Amino acid sequence: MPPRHWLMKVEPSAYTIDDLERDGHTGWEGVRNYQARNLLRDEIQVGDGVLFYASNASPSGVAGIAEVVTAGYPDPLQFRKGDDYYDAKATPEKPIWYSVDIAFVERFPAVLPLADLKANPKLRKMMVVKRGMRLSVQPVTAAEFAEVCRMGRHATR
DNA sequence: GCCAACGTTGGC
DNA sequence: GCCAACGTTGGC
Repeated sequence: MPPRHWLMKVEPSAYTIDDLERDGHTGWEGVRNYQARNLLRDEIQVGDGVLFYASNASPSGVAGIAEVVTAGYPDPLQFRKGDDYYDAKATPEKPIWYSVDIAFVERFPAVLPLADLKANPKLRKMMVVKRGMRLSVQPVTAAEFAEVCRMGRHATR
């Protein structure tokens, strides 16, 4: 399977591309949506490209690039009693939620705003530009990934 | 802060 | 299994 491409959302209050640049890599934890879980568990592979998307931001948009460095594994937070992401129904034998690890690749000179993605006809089919699209892990085509990288490298504040 | 869109919960 | 109520997401 050739590397695929994904867009992953996170709010800047939780984690930023600067945090990822500092940390080098991080566990993508706390995803609590079944559709996104299925992608993390079943589809996402080492070497896949990631568009790092800042949501609920000003502006919201793609902040940089990351790369998947582990396949899906059980999200440790589901077992951590008291944690916001604790899930009493999950057990180590039957985990419910999954994570992957991602590594920093590149930080765009500025956030590439969602509005710019929407304005690019080549990106008309991207999930993230569609109204009401809340999925926090989304598949992205190779062509879309390349186009967003190209735009992001020219992003200016 | 508003509110539309969506996902989940729970009564029946 | 339906679906209304509720909670969350997330752009603006």
